[in-house]
Amino acid sequence: MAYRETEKMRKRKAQARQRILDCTLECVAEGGFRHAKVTRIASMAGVATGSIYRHFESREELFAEVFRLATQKEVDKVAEALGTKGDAVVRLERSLRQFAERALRGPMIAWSLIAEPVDTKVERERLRYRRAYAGLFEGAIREGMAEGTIPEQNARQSSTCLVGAIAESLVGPLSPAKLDDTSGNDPETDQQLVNSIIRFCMQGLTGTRR
Amino acid sequence: MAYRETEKMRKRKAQARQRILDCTLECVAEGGFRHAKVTRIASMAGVATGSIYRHFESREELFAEVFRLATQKEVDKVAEALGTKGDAVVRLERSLRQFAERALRGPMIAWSLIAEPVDTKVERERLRYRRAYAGLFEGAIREGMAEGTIPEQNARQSSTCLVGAIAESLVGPLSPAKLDDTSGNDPETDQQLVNSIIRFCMQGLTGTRR
DNA sequence: TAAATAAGTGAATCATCATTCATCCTTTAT
DNA sequence: ATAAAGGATGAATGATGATTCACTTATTTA
Repeated sequence: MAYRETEKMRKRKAQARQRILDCTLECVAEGGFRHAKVTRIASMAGVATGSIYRHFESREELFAEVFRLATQKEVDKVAEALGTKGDAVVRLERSLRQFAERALRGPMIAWSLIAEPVDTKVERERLRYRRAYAGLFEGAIREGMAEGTIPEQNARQSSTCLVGAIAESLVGPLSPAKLDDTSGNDPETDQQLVNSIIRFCMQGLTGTRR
Repeated sequence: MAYRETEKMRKRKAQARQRILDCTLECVAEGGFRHAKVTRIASMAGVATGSIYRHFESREELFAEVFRLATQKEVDKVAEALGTKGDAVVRLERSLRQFAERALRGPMIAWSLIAEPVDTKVERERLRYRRAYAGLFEGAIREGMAEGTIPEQNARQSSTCLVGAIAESLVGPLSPAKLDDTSGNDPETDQQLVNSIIRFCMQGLTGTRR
C-alpha cells in the first residue's frame, strides 16, 4: 500500500545533506560563521530553507557538524605528520609546521576554527578540537621523554602551551582585518613566521637552542 | 534666563556613567558579555534603559569601554611586575606569574577578557589588549637580549607566543563549564599549573632548563 | 492507478533585544 | 515664579534571521 524509505531515497537525502555541509563550509570559508546565513546556505545548496531543518536540528547544530568535519581534516594531517619517521623532536617539528602552514594557506577557515567568536555549541567543538591537537602533541612529547630526546616535563601542560603559542601567533596574521587588505600574503614572510614560532616551541619543549 | 550645564550636573552625570560602567563589569563578571543585557544593566545602575544611551553610543561601545578599563588594570599589573628589580629573566617570570595568578583569581572576568566570543568592537579591543601584553613582554625580551640574559631572537614573535601559551593554558581551567562545577579551585593545583606554564615559557625564551 | 506516506517548500511567524523618541521631570537663570 | 534648556524615562519600535508548518510534490506499494 504504502511508502517505505528505499535505498534510492536514502542516498538522495544523504547527498542533499552533504551538499548542505559543503555549502556551509564554503560560506564559512568566505566570511566566517557569523556571515553564514541559513537562507544563503539553502539557496547555494539548491534546497528550501526549511529543508535544512530536515537534516539538522538547528543552525548551531549544522555549524557544529561543519566545524567537526573541517577540524577532523586538520587534526588528521597533524596526526599524519606525527606518524612519520624520526625521533619525537623532528616529528613534532614537522607537525607544528603542518599545522601552521595549512592555517596560513586557508586563512579564513583557519581563523574561523581558531579564533572567530562563535556560539556555544561550536565553541564546545572548538575546545574539543584544541584538546585533540593537544592530545596528539602530548603523546609525542611522552615518546620524546621515553626515548630521551625531550626532558622530563608535564606533557599535558606543554602540549597546551604549544597549541596556544601557535594559535596566538596565527591570530594576528589571520584576522579578517588583515585578510582583506590587498597586500597579499608574502610566502616568504609566512615562512619566517612559521620558523620563529617553531623555534620558540621547540625550545620551550627541549630547553635547547639550535 | 536659561539652563546651562553646571558643575553639579556634570558630576552627577559622571557618577551615573561610572555606575553604569561598574554594573556592566559586575554583570560581565557574573555571566560574561553575552549575558549582560542592557535592560539588566540599567536596572542595576538605577537608571532607565534609554539613559544608557545618553552615556554610550551603543551597547557595543559600552562593552568596549568596560573591556578597556578591565584590561588596563591587568596590563598595569603586568607592567608593574616588569618594572621591579632584577634582570629581564626574573622580571619576565614575575610578570607571567602575575598575569596567570590574577586570571585564576577572577576566572569569569578573565575568561571574558581572554576567550569569550564577543562582538567586533570588543574583539578589536581584545586584539589591542593582547598586543599590549605582547608589547610589554617584547620590551623586556629586548632588554634581556641587550643584557645578555636572553639569546637573540624575534622578540615580537616570542612575546606573542608567551601570550598564547598562557592564554591557552588558562582557557581550559577558566572555561565556564569548569567554572560552575562545584569542585572549587584548589589553590595548590593552580600553583602547579602556573609553575609549569612558566617553565615552558621561560625555556622557550631562554632555551635553558633550570 | 490509487492510497499511503514521506520529503520538500518558502512565506509567515517568532523570539530576542538593542535602540528610539514623545513625553515628563529637573535644573538653571532671571 | 517662570521660562528656557537639558536630562531622564520606558513603552513601543525595529531589525535581524532563525525556525516553523500548512501545503505541495514525490515516491512507494498494492
